Amino acid sequence: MDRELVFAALLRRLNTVSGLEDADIAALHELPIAIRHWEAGRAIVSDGERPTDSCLVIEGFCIRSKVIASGQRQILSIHIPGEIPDLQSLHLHRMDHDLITLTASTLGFISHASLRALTRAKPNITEVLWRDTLIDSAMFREWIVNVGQRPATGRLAHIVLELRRRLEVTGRPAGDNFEMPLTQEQIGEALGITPVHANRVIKQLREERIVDISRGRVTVLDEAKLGELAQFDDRYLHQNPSL
Amino acid sequence: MDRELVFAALLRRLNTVSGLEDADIAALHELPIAIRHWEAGRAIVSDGERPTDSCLVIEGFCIRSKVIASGQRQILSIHIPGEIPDLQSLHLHRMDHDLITLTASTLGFISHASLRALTRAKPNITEVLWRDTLIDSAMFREWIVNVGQRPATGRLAHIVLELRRRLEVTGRPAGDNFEMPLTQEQIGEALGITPVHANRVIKQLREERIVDISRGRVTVLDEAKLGELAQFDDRYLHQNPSL
DNA sequence: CAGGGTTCCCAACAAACGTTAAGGACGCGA
DNA sequence: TCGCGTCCTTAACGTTTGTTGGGAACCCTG
Repeated sequence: MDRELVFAALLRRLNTVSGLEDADIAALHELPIAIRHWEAGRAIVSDGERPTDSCLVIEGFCIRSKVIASGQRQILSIHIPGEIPDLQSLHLHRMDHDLITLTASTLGFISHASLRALTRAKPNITEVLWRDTLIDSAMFREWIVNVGQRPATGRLAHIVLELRRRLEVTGRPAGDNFEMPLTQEQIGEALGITPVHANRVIKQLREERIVDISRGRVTVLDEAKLGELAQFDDRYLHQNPSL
Repeated sequence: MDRELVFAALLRRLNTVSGLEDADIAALHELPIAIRHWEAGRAIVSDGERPTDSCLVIEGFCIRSKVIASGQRQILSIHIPGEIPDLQSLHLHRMDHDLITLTASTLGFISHASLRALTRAKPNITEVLWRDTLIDSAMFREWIVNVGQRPATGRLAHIVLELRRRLEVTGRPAGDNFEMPLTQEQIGEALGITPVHANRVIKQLREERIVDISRGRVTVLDEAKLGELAQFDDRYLHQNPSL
């Protein structure tokens, strides 16, 4: 894995979050990043742990989730290359949820020590990273709305469109057909429904020729109907730093 | 309203978030805060706006919420004195949700300009404020779990216990009887259910003598059963900065 | 204290979603 | 290629939640 490619992915993401000066980019470039490979379905950090690093997703998909006492799991977010899903652990020392790979992944670990040193030295970088965690927060807000207010079909449509929108910005082609490597059980955990009902909803959207979700891929069949179902408005993603 | 009291409330909250040095406290003390009174049920900032200040809740209750195209509203969080509900607008310039008073409130407005100057000068304060927004994020995660995984009775129980736990830390007595000034319609909007169903659930918990919620107040009747219903674990609130 | 608005309360019925159970498709390794 | 495990699929039935519509209690103001 070429270190420059890793750096480019990080930079593209952070530049999406906000503008950076040359000196800041140079400083980011000096960050030590330990690259490691992870199998699918393995915990990167678990609830209750005190991680010493935050991790950049270089390749693959990850999710964050919480398990409640009764054993049920809620998926909180889906993460794609270029994102730093557990940046929050820099200042929230004990994990309150799990971070897990969905597919085999390449991860870049950045120590909290080096991140802290960098943010102490470079206020611009602090603001960019802070802003990144605030966007994370905005996505959680929308996820609450999704689970709380939309019917199951709308929830699924919304998650599909959010993922596509975010994939687009990373420079990956995400047209009518793209990767969403969740099993139906995991889709249920993301939407707050049972796997049986997830299957019903997927089946319905397939039969109505709105969207086809199978074998970890999404095929959009009817853009207009999908948009209507999802009521998707990407403002909450704050993808344009200048506004 | 005594300026020192306002400052004390802010400090208690931030000290709960993390430790501060004397120089930092002195710098915070210099922050200009414009105190204003707000009626109940009025927007402080609305979705789409670009606020120039963040606001400290001094007295009263506020909520954050989002309205979707179909007109339904989802309440995202409840805020109590000492908190800064829209700190995120410091770096997320356009609001993606509403901030509204629940009761008549006293608010302290702090300009983004002065906050930015302060965070540029004092890395400790930056970290404390950043951490505050990260706790906000952690609470959203738990809210997702609440709405996504728990049955309606459990959701209500959880919100009640969360609010009580947070009130306790502000130094307010919040024993078996405390204020929760939400109408049943608003409780429904917080839990992702209809007002009719909210009424059913409240009635059920009252009849089972677990908790009585009426006229904006909560009376805990059976601590043990309430705790079992809510499965409340306050770790996600990150109330102890040292861990 | 009269009136009007808001909030609360409830019943009957409809729709969405959960539970249980079971069979089939698919992919992977022996 | 067979066997095994995971994932998908479906049906029947039960429970939770939504909808509609209405009436009672409460509160504020005139």
